[in-house]
Amino acid sequence: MAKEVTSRAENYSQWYNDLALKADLAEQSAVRGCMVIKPYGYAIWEKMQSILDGMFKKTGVQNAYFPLFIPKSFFSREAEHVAGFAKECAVVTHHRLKNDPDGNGVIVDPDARLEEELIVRPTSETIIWSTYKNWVKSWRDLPILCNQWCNVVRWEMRTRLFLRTAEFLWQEGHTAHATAEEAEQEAFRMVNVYADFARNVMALPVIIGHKSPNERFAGALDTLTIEAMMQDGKALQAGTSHFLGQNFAKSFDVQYTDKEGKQQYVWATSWGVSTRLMGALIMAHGDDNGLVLPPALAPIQVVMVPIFKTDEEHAAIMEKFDSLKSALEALGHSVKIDDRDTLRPGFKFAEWELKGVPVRIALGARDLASGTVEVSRRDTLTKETVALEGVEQYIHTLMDAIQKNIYEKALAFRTANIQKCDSWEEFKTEIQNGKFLLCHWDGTVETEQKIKDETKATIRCIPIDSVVCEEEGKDIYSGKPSHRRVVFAISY
RNA sequence: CGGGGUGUGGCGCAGUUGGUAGCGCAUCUGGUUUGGGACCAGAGGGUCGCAAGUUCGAGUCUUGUCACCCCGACCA
Repeated sequence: MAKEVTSRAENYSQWYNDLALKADLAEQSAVRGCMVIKPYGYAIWEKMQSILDGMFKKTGVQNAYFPLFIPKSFFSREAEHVAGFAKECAVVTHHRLKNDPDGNGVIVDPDARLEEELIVRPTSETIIWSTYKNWVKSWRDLPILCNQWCNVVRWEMRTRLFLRTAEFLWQEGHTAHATAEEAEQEAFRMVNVYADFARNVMALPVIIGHKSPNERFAGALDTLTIEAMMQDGKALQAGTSHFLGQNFAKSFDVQYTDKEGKQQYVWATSWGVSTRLMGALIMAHGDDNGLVLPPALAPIQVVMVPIFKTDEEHAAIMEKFDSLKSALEALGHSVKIDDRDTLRPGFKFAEWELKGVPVRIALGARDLASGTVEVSRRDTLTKETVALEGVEQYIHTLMDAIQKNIYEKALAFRTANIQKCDSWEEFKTEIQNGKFLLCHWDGTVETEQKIKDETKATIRCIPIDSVVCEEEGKDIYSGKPSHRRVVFAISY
């Protein structure tokens, strides 16, 4: 069992990796670039899923499922889209194995070559739009609002646990609308759902904005994003929502008959968040003692640790714990009693801290005598001795305070590391210090590219929320006129 | 795909001028412990990434090869 997490200051990347592994969220799999999500990590992902799913359904979205395999020919339909993904696709060429005639295990049966290769989906736009063609005939069939929870594969050169794995879990929503306005509204609506989820469930402050043309999704007319700041000052794109215009409708010939009897191409959006959110959770809130989970996502919100010497003490403590557990569960909290008798209390404290459990309750002989419990907060690492009588209400209130505090702490960190910048010299040093810089930009791809080449910084977004940016000025690099500031940062 | 690094019990590592493999953690057994990651005693576990070569002898030297990690380019 791990004893400590490497300090963040030394090597953030190493710190992050250690934490993800030691908190028991995931491990490297035997397959290059792929990970095993362990039960504790998956429990957090499941909570994310169920909360997001509920939010989607409130807006009329329905879940569906489309195939993992996409015929290669589908990819030739949308030129820009395919260019964006071509370099990272896994391809299925055969459908059968056979025993090696030379006795070396099994080989791919050369006779089982597929007539048309199948691509393992890197995203499902193509297969879904080829299906939507059959679903859309009339204006009465619109809008189509579908989401699927699935895995996708992108054969990345370099991988990082949760942040960039060859296979990852996500949800992808794909909608079809009669008008451009409606589709654009949908894209905005979803990015706001994501921001709501990030802020209120993940306790993660995010900036909503447009991607610059350079950073847009392959095939999109507009990409909306939520950008979060990690504790090393780098930006993480936490979710995206795309207005796809009629590109996919035209490529896959999805037309409907409007009220005047005319054929019209539909307008599309797509939007998604992935297990990268797990990485965001780790990097935004974790500390040197381990994970810090916001109560809204913690699979275990309260852990109870008994401290005893004799069987009599143990029995008395368990009685208190059992009734407190019921009381807390009645208030909607998930509770675990850590009754393992092979481990000492100190070990358990450290272990549950590593796993980020928001509240810990310890009860020993001293407390039995005085009718109290010791309540510890994971977010502040503080302890208080509280009367056992009615402690469930205290904890119920505390849980909201913890959720709020984790958000406030992350927001304070971001506020301290985001600043306006109008000098190119200052830009070059501050961007390396892990700052988000609000700068004027002339709106050209050339300038953005030059800044990226010189500093590795990219435009994370053109904000439409969280930070005020509408003002006249001059481009930080080219000096040309600009009407608003954009967010520059180095990103994951 | 370019640059750098590492491969030795489950994990983390040591191994000198070549001499037949060791430490910490973990595991198992017994006992004492239990309010912040316990201690003592004992035990099990490795053809040193793989393949050739040099040598009486290779974890160590040579060549080849494979895998993984880090930094770039690419991305949710």
